[in-house]
Amino acid sequence: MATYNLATAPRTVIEPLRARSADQPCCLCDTFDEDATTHIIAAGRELFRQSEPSYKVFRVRAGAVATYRLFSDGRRQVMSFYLPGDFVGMEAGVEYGATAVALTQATVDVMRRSELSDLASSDPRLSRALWQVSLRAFHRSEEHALVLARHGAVERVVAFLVDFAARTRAGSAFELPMTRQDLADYLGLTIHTVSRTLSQLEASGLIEARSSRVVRLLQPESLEGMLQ
Amino acid sequence: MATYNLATAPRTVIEPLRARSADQPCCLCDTFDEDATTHIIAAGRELFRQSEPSYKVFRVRAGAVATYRLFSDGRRQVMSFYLPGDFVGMEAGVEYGATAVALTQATVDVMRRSELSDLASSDPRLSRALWQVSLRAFHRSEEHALVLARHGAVERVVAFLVDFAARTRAGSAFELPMTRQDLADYLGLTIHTVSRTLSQLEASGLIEARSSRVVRLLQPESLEGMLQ
DNA sequence: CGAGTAATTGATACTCCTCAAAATGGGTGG
DNA sequence: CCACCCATTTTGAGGAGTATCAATTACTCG
Repeated sequence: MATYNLATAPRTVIEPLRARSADQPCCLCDTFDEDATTHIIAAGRELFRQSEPSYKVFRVRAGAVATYRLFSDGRRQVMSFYLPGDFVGMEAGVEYGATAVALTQATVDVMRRSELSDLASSDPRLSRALWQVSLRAFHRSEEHALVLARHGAVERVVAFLVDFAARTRAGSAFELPMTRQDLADYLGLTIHTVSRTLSQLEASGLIEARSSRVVRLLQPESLEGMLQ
Repeated sequence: MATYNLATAPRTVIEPLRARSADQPCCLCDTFDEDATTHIIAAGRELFRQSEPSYKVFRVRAGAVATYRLFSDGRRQVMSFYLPGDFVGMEAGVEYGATAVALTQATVDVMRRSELSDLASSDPRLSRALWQVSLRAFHRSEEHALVLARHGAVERVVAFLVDFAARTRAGSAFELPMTRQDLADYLGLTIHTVSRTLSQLEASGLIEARSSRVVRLLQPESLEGMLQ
């Protein structure tokens, strides 16, 4: 436990997990609801590190988590963002393939991988649910690859905004849990280009940025039209 | 069957599937060995198209297959290359997420998805094997995303060459089954940049290009050093 | 051997990264 | 409550690298 840098926060009131749970396989959600232990993790703390043995699996209940890998030249590639309802560390092999860090203070449910594995071996529905989570991770990764394959900073940023808006479902306006640097490392750009692109989108009247973390899509249909 | 453009080639002698089968879950291989029907597909023919219902799953026995998606502006993104021993179409939902095309004449084993699903429902080992195939697809997709995230044409091309050499295991020299255009669409570059980069790598003494399709890695350790 | 495709190579323009600096915002201490 | 500091974000100018346009060369197949 100590090796995972889980903040030993007091067990305050845990927010119920409403958002996005309908997306996930229900019997896996039930398993987490019953058997997982809940932790509160401070912003910036790591859930696990790349190449560590993957003993634990997580579900985000509140806040946001990101996974990333480091290159030898110091560059960082953010692989995925996780929002409430998402499972983290589920598609790892014997070792985690990336490092997971809390972008904001986050509430997560934790289970031992072996426990989940044991339950799945006697429950075909749970086994199937684990498969579906992997399939979902695959599709996310393919979409990410499609974003990274796009030429042009505007297309990449817009692709992210549209995807993120769809995930949060908080109307057209939403709050970004990540810094510009996180965004840049996710999109394969620099923070300068991300910042410039967002300013450019605002000047074009396509988005509104109330603050650097709060974005509103003013013309969602135009934005989506720029993509597929 | 007709809708899949499977070439109605005569059932000539089918090459045994030696290469890379050790990588794959054995009980899934056994299932294909027993229950699949074998087809020979001409180069350029499609196995399936994006958004079609995913009735069939494939295993490549000989030749090479690529999957791709099209953007509205006509650009094409190659999602993955498949070599002998690889399964194609396995991670699809109710519809295929991409179009699959034979890059060369290919020999493929075909099964109905429903048949595989039925067998898996009564065989936990097979069910687990399907999961492992999805996990493998996920890891492939993540590696692809990492390649696309790399700045610099040289890094992308080298990353592809190193990865492909590891997959073929044909010593340091191997034949590329895809065109420069396929490669460019996989790497998010133009054919001009890919061609220039390969010429540049050859001029640097890092690779040898006996023909445009045959590549030999002269300094594999240097090439790998350029990446991670 | 000839036609059509694929691949290579050159010149130019444009985009994004790099280096640099200013501005904004949040938090702490006086 | 205000002033200060630090981190984050924004903006600017210049340069490196790739896309684009164009043309030539190499290759494959009939």
